[in-house]
Amino acid sequence: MTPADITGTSCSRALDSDCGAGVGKSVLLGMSGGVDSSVASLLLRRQGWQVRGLTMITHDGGFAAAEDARAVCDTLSIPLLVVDVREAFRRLVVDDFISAYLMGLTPNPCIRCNPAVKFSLLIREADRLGCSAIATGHYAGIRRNPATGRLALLKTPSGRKDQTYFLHRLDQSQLNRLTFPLEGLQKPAVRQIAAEYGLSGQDGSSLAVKPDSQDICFIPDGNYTDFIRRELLRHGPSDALKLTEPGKTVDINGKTIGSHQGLIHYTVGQRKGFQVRTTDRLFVIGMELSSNTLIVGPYEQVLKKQIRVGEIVYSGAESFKAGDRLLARIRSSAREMPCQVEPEPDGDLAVTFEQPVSAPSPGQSCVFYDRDLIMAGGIIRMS
RNA sequence: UGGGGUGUAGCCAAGUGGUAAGGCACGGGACUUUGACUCCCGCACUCGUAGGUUCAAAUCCUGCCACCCCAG
Repeated sequence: MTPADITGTSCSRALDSDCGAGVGKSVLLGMSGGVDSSVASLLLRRQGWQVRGLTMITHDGGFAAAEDARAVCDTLSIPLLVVDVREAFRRLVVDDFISAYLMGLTPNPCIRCNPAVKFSLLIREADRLGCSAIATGHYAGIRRNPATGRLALLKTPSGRKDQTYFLHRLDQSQLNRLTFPLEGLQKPAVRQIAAEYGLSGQDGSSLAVKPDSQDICFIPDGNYTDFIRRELLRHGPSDALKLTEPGKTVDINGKTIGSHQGLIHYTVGQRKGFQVRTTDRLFVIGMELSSNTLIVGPYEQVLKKQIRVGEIVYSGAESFKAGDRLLARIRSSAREMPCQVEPEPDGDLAVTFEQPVSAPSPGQSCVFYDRDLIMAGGIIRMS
């Protein structure tokens, strides 16, 4: 679809015509106030859907974005529902985020939020409002895996913006109601649509040039370590505070070669932020919580051929059997790498990569693809 | 005030006569709905200091200063 399809003289007719996938049906669209979900609302209407918007307030700083969503909905005459989910978000996402760091993990709060808060709220409200479908402005698609009949997220072709990694924990019932209007589009095209349609935020500024969201939404200044420390102090003294305080940095042989600022500042594979007496470029290869020690080493020591992945959510696959060959992505921006999986008795997966991968970080997600479909995904365990 | 050692960027540090490596930190940018990684660009007209030797000195010589160690 080109922008011309929804703008110009044919636009108004197309927007409210009764042809398209959504004719006679209503959809509840998650709207963040950003350009993606705003353009998604346009596209849904063009498909004939009766669109309702839902904006969720996840944290104290979330009200401004809601105003932008309101502005868009006013422009397009879309009814908008704003729901305050701060309590649930704190319980299901923020608390998990903090406790993960206190276990030496590197959590990905967006991945926890999607199934537990964002999409479960969309489903709940869609049911309440009588909407048959839900939608968001993510860059992703959904397909049924012919081999199993199960629904799976469809990855965007490589080189484009693909957000399936963040959505991999959605379950079948969530995928079953979901549609992604932005599937197949690229970001520049979406911005162009916003520009041509003149979408603007609450203050009148163009959504077409609104920056992408980034960083952790509930930590606007980006300083997550300060955030964790503040939260810990709020609950009074505790042993956990030790992890926010400086300690020693050692090499793989246990020899002390410097110091660090507090273990919550680090993640496996990180190369900066610790003070060490050396001329080499060193990376975090692990940490020891009990002694507040950071372990670092040269790049080779950060390469791993085997990892263990837990908390598996199966999508396109119903299960795996030993020796299944897949492609796995161990971070949002990484390429998928060929691997073999072997289910463990406890439900975890032992994963062996064909080639060593760089710095799999415990707490981050490992998502398994078969070609372009997500088969399953889970959380990387401590090695 | 006898002996030995060391002084190179905010920190660590290579360099022993030929025109200041590298790592951390720092600043700017790209990438990015997590944390990271990665990639660009910048960062000592100068090597404690004052002289000397040399076509050429961080490198050799001398004085001075500072710090460290060992002795009394």
